[in-house]
Amino acid sequence: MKTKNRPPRRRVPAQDPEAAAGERTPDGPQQGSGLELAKGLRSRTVRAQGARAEGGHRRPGASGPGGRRENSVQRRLESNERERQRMHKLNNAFQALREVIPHVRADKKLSKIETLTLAKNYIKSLTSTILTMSSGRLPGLDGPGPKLYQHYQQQAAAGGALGATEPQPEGHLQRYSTQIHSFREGS
DNA sequence: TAGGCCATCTGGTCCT
DNA sequence: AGGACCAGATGGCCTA
Repeated sequence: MKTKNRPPRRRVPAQDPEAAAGERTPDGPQQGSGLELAKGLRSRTVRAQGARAEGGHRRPGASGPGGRRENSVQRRLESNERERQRMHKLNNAFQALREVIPHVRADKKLSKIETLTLAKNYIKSLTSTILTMSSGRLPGLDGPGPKLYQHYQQQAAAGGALGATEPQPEGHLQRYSTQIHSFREGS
């Protein structure tokens, strides 16, 4: 995996949505390309693209009275800003997650996919640790052990987070440990 | 230079 | 109706 330790980039937001859209193909993004089929698009995406194709090339506000056009441009700019804010919040959440996941070589920033994958396996390893520690309790005594174990069994039976096809609990810690090294040491 | 990662724009859909 | 959510497209930056 490549290293990523660059400062956050800030792209200049397009001032004119019309101009920004002008570089795109008039019919919208990659209609019916093989790439889309290969990716297995959701029905929602297929509907969206169909609508774009049927609707022709005109985008809302592209014609008509100037006031309406300006309105639509203004709404687009506001929408863009909201989307930016939403993505910033999402990135903040990613950063918060990075900060609570132990990983080697902390000078390198984890990518989003690395963060999610490590987080998933970290949770699994913690779960297995808790289960291991609680399994020493005598059955029938009060405490988290039996309930935790029952919960684990239910999850496994339902094919949940710790599904039946997953390794045994003690395997999660080993896998997590292996993974944090493989992520950071050149795989 | 290719490939990975990312930010941003965009328009359709969902939700309140 | 308006905002949130989502995913495709695009282009920039960086590293190997």
